[in-house]
Amino acid sequence: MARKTGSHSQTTGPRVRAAAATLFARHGFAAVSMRQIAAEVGVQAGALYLYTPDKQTLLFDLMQSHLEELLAAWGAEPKGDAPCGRLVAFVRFHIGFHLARPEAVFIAYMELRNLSPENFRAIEALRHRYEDALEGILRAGQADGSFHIPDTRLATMALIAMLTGVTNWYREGGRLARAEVEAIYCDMALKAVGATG
Amino acid sequence: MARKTGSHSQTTGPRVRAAAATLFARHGFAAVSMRQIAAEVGVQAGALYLYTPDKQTLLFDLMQSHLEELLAAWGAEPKGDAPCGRLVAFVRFHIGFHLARPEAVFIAYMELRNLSPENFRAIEALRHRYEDALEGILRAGQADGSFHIPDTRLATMALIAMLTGVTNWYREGGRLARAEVEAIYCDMALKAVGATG
DNA sequence: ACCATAACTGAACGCCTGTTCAGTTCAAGA
DNA sequence: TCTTGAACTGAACAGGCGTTCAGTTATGGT
Repeated sequence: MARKTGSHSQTTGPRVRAAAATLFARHGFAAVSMRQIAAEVGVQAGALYLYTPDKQTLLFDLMQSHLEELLAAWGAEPKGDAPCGRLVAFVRFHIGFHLARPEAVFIAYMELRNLSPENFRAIEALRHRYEDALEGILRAGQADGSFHIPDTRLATMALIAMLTGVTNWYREGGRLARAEVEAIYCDMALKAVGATG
Repeated sequence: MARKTGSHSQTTGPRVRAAAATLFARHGFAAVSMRQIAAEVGVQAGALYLYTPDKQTLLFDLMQSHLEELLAAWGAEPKGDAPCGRLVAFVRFHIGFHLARPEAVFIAYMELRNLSPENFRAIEALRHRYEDALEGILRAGQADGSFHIPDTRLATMALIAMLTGVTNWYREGGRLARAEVEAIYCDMALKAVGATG
């Protein structure tokens, strides 16, 4: 037997990525075998190699496309001029974007150590660009007096850690709706950077 | 051949745990083999089973003892009565304790999904007790008017995520000394909970 | 000096790993 | 209708996995 009826590269490729994302997020990259991914897709393990050169690249591609999507989405986000408004936009965007893709977020934060050195550098560079977006806002606010921050780099790291932490405990249908969470985190973020007004 | 000269259970046991901690933190639980741990200790793989019933328990014991140490250390920490002072004490304690044991922290936060269900519950319970310690401070401050927090549970999760994030970027001998980092985070934490004064 | 036993080895168990590849099947283009 | 090649199978590769255990050795107590 070979090739099932009605099969197409165009659907199998994405399904491989989706299955890998789900399994990597749930059990971790190292704990998931190519055969498990293949079974999830409904295919033999060998067929996966039509869609990825190897397991490592499969992981890298998931992380890279997640971070590129993140940067593109933030770039397309409408944001005002004033640092306060931009910070609020960032907080809402970050929480919304991350809560919408818990699997990708989990992988991007947990599987860094499973990347080869060169892949790691590429991912780190993308992540750094995102951090810089927030730091730019904080610096602008510091410069025009809207914020009062002892150290913009530390505040950047602190805020991102705080915001990303939401994905660790938020559950759809829980005590608070997403909009309430966003509002509360906006409040805390603004206070933390000593926003005036 | 068997039993090397000068070998003792009392030294080998801790060395197994130390080697496991280092390797788990660096490569992840699933990616580390018992043979690698044994090699690090300078022993054959079979000898590890004199010190742990299996690999899973080795992980669990590392996490459990880390969290119990954390709770005991916080219990022994001198802390004032006023919520502001207690929050400052918590921030300094948390950062100090975590920066002193980066491996254990990494494992405790990254390897939760590799625990068996019952082991997971036990670890979660310990972690919850620690979170409650912070939430108690925030609630006390909310009650006596020192803090202004929309939601104490969310603020708890936000602060812990923010503080623990330090371990992701802090490097000994970097731009800022540990005390400076602690001071800056105290400032941000107090602001974030709307501390008066 | 001797012995009991704690500490450890080395080989084996069955099973799983990522990856390759010759062979098979189906769908679409001519 | 025939042919071509994309899509996929199934078996194999060499090696690694966690764990067990009979056997060996050094040590502390007598």
